[in-house]
Amino acid sequence: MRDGNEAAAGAALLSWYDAQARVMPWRVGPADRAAGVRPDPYHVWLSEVMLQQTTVAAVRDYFRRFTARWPGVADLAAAEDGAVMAEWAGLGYYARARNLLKCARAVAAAGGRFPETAEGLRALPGIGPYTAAAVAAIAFDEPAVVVDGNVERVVARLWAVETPMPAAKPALIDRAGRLTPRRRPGDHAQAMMDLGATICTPRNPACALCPVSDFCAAKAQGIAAELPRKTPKPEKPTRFGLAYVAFAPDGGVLLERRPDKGLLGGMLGFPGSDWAETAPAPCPPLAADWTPLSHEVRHTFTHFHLRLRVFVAQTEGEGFTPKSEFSPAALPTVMRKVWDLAEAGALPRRGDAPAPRDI
DNA sequence: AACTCGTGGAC
DNA sequence: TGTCCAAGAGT
Repeated sequence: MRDGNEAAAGAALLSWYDAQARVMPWRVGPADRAAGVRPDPYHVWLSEVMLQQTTVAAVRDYFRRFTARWPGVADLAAAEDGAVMAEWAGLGYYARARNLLKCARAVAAAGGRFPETAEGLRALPGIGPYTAAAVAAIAFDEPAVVVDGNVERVVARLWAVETPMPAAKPALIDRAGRLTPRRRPGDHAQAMMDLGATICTPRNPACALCPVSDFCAAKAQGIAAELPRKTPKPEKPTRFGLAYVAFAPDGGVLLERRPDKGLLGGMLGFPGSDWAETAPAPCPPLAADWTPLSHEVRHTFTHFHLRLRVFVAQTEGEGFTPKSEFSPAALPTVMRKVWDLAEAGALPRRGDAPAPRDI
């Protein structure tokens, strides 16, 4: 990209965007947009929070379920914590769900309308620089500079920024700002992100299909696929833990709500040991005849691998969750894997078929 | 300023 | 298989 070409590149990008038909349930279609229909700020905010570090494909059904169950921010604000956490189960990064509720309640308490500027939005729980800018641009037409991972990559290539991440961030924000138009900033932001998601991809970018390839310095130098450069990540350690699944005669299950802070905070799970890099000591939640299962649960989090030994027992006790109130879908994925294994292991089985990989 | 925090898909 | 990666925020 050369100085002075920003407007031309931006126009090419927008016309490409207008020709796309990427259907997402939170977007206002081209016809409605042309008729002056604005996106619902609640929908924009909800989708942007769900999309933090999460793919469009993963978000789509969650967004539909949330909006069907809680059509407006006031409905969400009035929801019970457990209901929201259960609806979020499986989507990951559960602090987002806790902050989503805090934010909804703050907005509802302030009259039910979202702040209409990036600065105002930024003060709400769970809304950082990216989300504040995205909501302000898409819902309120503010020419805010929207910078996510896609934009960083697109901009790093357009200007052939070779500084490794994250040191390059300030320079990339500066470039993204030069490219942000005063008209249709929301569409511009979405166009940049769509371009990054579909054409200017991390590996094998489809430069032949790119609407701004003529402006791209990295393409001209033949280094598009190498940018943005980043420093190598440290290897993930493996941690070990124990999980105990107790079944009551009536089908009840022993579950616990995890503390609000930390890993899987606020979510349901099975009692068990801490997860450490050394072998955990047995710590059954109650006295019973615990049977160890032959397979273990494997799961990988952002920064460590986990291997869980699972124990099952048929027993009785206090505090079991009744069968009618338990849904495996309300569990975070690692706990759902424990459940799947325990449920199969608690049944008599022929032979000993190996469990699927990573379970 | 690093570190923590999930998950599923693409290669 | 494992690694990388995604529309980041909070601490």
